[in-house]
Amino acid sequence: MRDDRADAGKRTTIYDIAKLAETSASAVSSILNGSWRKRRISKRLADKVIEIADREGYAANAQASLLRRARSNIVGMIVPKYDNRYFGAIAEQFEAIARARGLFPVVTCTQREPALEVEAAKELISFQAECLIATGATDPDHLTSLCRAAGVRSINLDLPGHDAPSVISDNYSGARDLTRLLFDRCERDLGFSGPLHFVGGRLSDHNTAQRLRGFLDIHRERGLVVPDRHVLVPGYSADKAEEAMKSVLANETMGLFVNSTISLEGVVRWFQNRGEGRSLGLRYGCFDYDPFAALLPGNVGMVQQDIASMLHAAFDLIEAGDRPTEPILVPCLLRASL
Amino acid sequence: MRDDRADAGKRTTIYDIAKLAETSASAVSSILNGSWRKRRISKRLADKVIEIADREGYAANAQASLLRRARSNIVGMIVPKYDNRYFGAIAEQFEAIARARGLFPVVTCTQREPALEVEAAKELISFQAECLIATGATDPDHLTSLCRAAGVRSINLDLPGHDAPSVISDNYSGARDLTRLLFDRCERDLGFSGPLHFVGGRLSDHNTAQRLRGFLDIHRERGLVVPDRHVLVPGYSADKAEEAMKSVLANETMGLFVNSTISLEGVVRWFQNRGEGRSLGLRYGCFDYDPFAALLPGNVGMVQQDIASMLHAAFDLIEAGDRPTEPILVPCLLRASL
DNA sequence: CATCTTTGCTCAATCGATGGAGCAAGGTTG
DNA sequence: CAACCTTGCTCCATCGATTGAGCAAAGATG
Repeated sequence: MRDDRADAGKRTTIYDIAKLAETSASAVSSILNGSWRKRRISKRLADKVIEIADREGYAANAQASLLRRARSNIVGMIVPKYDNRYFGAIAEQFEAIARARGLFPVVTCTQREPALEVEAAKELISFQAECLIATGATDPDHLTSLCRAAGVRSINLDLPGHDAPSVISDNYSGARDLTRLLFDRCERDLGFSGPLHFVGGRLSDHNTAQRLRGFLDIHRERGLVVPDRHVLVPGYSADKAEEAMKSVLANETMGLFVNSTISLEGVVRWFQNRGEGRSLGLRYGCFDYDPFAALLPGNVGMVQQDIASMLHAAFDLIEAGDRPTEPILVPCLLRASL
Repeated sequence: MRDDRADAGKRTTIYDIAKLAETSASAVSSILNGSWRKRRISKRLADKVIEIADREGYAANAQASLLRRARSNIVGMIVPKYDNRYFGAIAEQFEAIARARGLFPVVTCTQREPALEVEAAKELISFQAECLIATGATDPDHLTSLCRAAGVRSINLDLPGHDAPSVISDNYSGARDLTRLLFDRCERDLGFSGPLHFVGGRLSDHNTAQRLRGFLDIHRERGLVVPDRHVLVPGYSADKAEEAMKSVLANETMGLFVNSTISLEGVVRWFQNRGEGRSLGLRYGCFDYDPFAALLPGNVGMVQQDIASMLHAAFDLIEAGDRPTEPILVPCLLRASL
């Protein structure tokens, strides 16, 4: 007879179980959601109902339950991509932390498309998310305003917004550290100490701007001027980075500050195609971590963002309520190669 | 006054909008869900209601809507990890394809923990998912039986189950291709043609078994016997692979068939720590693709699974209805290095 | 002008779970 | 044994959107 249900496409409800257990739907409901002690239901009835529910493969209808309840415990997250170690790790840890805090995580990926971002945010609001964490959004303030209109809390992760609390990496300090390391290794390995190159990202992007500022400040401290042609910021994509690198002199000895592993894919393709042997006249570092990229020849080190700390800070903000705060800065870890 | 709502934590409903537009809730509902033409609502009223809904930042309550509707259009996916290019790409493309087919994707990540897998499956069933696609699950048949009890369709991706339709990579052929390439490159670059090593995965895992079978068959075709100590299958994790490699002779010339990029991380750590200079007395290939790993020295090639085809096959299965079928085999692409 | 059709809307039941209010039976107290 | 408490339930309104049924007014038809 369970087959009949399946055929009819109907799922077992508390009413079905109530009938089978010869009791009321409200007793079943309270037994199955754990509130039966408060409601003075006997253990005998509880055991019976649980046994029947198990046997029937009962699964509560979350829609009905959430409709009635005050809180949904749903927290939404918007990420641009998954197929990248950084965002993959963010999504994964977001889910783990949310579950550990008794919340229900829903992550969605928006391909850096503004229209998809907006659509995804609306969907999450429709699903009664209590909070939306956005990372890598193209227009965070738009998402914030959508959330605000619906009374949904919102938080920006690793990108600063004006209207919602933000948690961001300390891009400036991380960039200074990486730039210093690059100078060090170019000197040590190549005897080179001229101005470095900066590749990837776009200037309108806050993170890129801060990283470039750190990069330039270290040059200034060393009395070096960075020529304009050393700053290549055509966007993040691998293809654009590869294309941009073609403007660089073919066999120049140099040091590259690569802004994100996505751009690094393009850069690595470019120098592999230069057909150099093992004698790489080139050192590079990258703001972003990938375990395989870290082992590539010529890589002097990578800046790893502290994802766990950023997420915990974000969840703390959720719990604290959202009085507007200054962006929270989280330090990065520089992982230098040998 | 919208602030009052927000303060009260109440979201705008069709009843609020009906009051503002001086019409009924059912008119508002049909206007906002697009069925107003069928219900002969005038364009004048529709425009007015849409304008008000926009102004009030209305977002339909998906819970209420789904509770009433017959179909949810939700498709769920369970992946073990996101922080890995393979599963990241699966999750990302799953979302894209689902949206393109007018479905609502919900992905969740279960850390290869059986208990979390079961919990996640129950949650997705509660959310009225119409279908669940599981990949990398530790116990796919258990998930299938949960789904069956709830009348939810289920499909196994890249792992074969007994009770639900499966779509899997052609692991055997892919493994044969990769083994052949390894022999070729070991001969060409190292003058080595002895039996290769197989590293990573576990024998109880279907994919590992198929890949090992392909690996062994190519050896057999060449009249080579693979010593037992050449088959290292301690699980997938990087740490276990690294540990297992320590049993291998320190400076042996060899060729490694690495089963997944996760294991490859351990293998690469191992041989980097051997402190070899550029003169790598070692060639390896990997069943799984990662763009940075593909560029590491010593890597002769990677087998890339055809994620898009696998997902399309899975969605076609969903639409076809789930008469039990033979597992669908999807060929892999061998990406050889130079 | 009586009848029928079309237009444009409203009413009310419904989806499944929840929880406050209330009720009957049995036990306790003075 | 009357008044009260405790135990163990049930009843029913409710959450917000959907949709079949139905109704009034305007227009068309003979």
